[in-house]
Amino acid sequence: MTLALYDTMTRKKRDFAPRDPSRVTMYVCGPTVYNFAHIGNFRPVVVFDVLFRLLRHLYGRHAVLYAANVTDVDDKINRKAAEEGVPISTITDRYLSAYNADAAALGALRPTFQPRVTETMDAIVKMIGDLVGNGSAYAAEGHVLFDTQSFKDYGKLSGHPLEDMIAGARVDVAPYKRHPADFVLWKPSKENEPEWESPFGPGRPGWHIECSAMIEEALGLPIDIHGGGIDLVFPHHENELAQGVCAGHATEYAHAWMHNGFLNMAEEKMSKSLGNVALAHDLVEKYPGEALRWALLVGHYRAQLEWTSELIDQAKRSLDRLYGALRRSSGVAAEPVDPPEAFMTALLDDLNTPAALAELFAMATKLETVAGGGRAHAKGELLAAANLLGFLTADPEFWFQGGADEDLKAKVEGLIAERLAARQAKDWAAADRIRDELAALNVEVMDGPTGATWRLKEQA
RNA sequence: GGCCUGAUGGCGGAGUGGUGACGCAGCGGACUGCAAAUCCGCGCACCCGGGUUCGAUUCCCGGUCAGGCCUCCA
Repeated sequence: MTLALYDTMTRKKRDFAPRDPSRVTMYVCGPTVYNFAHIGNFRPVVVFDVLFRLLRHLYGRHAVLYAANVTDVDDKINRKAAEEGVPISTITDRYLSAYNADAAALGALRPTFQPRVTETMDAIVKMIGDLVGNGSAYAAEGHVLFDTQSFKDYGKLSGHPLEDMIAGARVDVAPYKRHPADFVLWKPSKENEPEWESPFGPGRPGWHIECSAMIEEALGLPIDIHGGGIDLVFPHHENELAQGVCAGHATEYAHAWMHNGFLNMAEEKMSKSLGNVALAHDLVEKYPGEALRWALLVGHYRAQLEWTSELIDQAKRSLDRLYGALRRSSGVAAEPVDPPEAFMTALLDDLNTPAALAELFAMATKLETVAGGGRAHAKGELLAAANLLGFLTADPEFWFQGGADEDLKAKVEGLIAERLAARQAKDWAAADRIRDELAALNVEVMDGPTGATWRLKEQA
């Protein structure tokens, strides 16, 4: 079984073969930390976290190097810092820690590296210098611009040839550009904004050059996989690629380009007046992070995803089913086994998470129905597969009862004991009355052969 | 205007040139004091029009609709 990944550059699925299986490299464009990120920003985080986990499974835990950058130099950051009258680092530190906490709540592992622009400035300046030195970039009016005409393959990744660019140009072109598609590598900072020294004058880097420099510094060129949202294909990744190759440090930039589809805020559109912006930071307070993760993976990563509360509810019910199977087999010790082949086949086919998730249900049903010794194996398979995707990592009791505080738990246990006595006395009226009381507490009881279990019906 | 995706049952969502994944919801049955959970079973799809084919939801062409990118949003 080999991993096949869809490559944006060639527009087809290709078998994945890292240049060095003992050093597999992937880079994903991360956030600009000027505010809390909305849930759409976390789609690539979760999608590429699945890929990261899969690669670690295939090549070994320490063989995979995953870098996800942080853009901490940006106009929006500057504006926010000015509003609050604080240094930009106050803003960027605040939102970066929130971002990392939210990513963790969604079950994402920390990338191996999380480079920041402010910490990569030397490499950025050097790369720009190399581009100017070999004629791929030029200085004009305090700016340094990349000369897109110097790269013959410009436009190949996105399918936007340079000629079309001119016809389609709707934006006013800065007069100092040689070609409308030329983009900024370095520009002067505005009054009162942070600036860095460089041979081209004081200023700050353009957006695209940051990623190229961070990749080179964190991972080295070329890398095996470059990922990000599909909206970044043009111009961001096109420009990254052009710089990365023209800087002359490597002949190839990234071996495979992967892009996740857009997440659409369906409900927000319908009720914009409510001002509901689905910030991940708020969602993780309201829903289990695992349910949000499931919702993000329930569709294929390249497809668009309509984000609705119904989607989250369905995700939670799906996890209820799987955690239920685990709960009913709590006395069974899971055998240490590999995930089943059908599950791996789905995942290896360009991260077909919907099909992989479907396999999880087959494993759950097997766990529920198989007799005797087979249960340990079935449980092992379910856990191995689910854990590979970052699911079923919680204790089942916590999943069902985690939202209850100690007082409620004690109260519920008391009522259940009372109800057990009533049931043993065949006092069905009393038993049903107690069940109603529990229901009023948002608690659902389930009688089983060895006693009753309970769960919170809705997450608090 | 240019480029690019997609259109599957009540909902979400895979996949396939020929016996209709999977989950939720629904229906029937088992189990249960009754439920819930679980198990067994059932029903309900492949945007429209052409073409290729013995046969198309699946391939090709056209259309319609939806969405994305072309403006430093993942």
